[in-house]
Amino acid sequence: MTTNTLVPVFAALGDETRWSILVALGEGDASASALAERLPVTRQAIAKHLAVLQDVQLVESVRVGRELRYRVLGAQLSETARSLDRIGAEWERRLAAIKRIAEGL
Amino acid sequence: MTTNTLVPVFAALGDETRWSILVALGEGDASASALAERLPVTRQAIAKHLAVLQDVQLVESVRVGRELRYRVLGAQLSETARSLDRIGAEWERRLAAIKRIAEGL
DNA sequence: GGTTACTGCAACCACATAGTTGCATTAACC
DNA sequence: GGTTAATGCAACTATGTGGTTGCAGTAACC
Repeated sequence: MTTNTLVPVFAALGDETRWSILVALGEGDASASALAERLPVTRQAIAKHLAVLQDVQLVESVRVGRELRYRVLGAQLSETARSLDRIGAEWERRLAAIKRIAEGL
Repeated sequence: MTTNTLVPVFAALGDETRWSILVALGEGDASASALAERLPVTRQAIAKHLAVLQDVQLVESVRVGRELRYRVLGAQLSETARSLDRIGAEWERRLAAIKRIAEGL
């Protein structure tokens, strides 16, 4: 994953309400209306958040009867985690090299 | 790491300019003024971004002469990546269970 | 087939924040 | 010790966005 596809994912994850939606979905698929019943925001606000989450493939939607259920996708998280880990490891390596030089070894 | 400390880190990572700062710092420590010379924003804008990054421990600052140099910290990224991976794995497990049930096994 | 429950769209508000300019301050360096 | 190059602080602007209300549309259910 390149960092241009990465940044929108982080932006999506950088909001408390969206996390509460993700956590709620983690306990089971739900529609925007159903989510609105247990979260302290309106259905429309939730619908917007779900659109953001769907744009970056953190959730997917499935029609069930007359409702549109959302499902959380762990795969995107895992991939993002891998990218982060790679970058972090690189920077840590560089930092370690600097420290070694600073200590005159 | 709990998700309340996690969200601000994602918010910090969800901005293109901050990423360009992080990437620039990845090539070597630099001051806000030095970064301003090679990025298309003012020093003050960069200073604000650095404050945000420092708040969530993605960078640290070191005084060198009269300048304040910033250094990127991979450790925070690695830790964040681990948290993400744990959560993603859980959700994937749940999804797999649902699929198994759906397939009637 | 009529009701009703759900989704979709649009306009609007308030606040956060990315960005700017301008000036004050401070402390290296010669 | 004076100059100068760095950081720090403050005010301001503009845009993005999280949130709301209200209404229109649509399709499932009885």
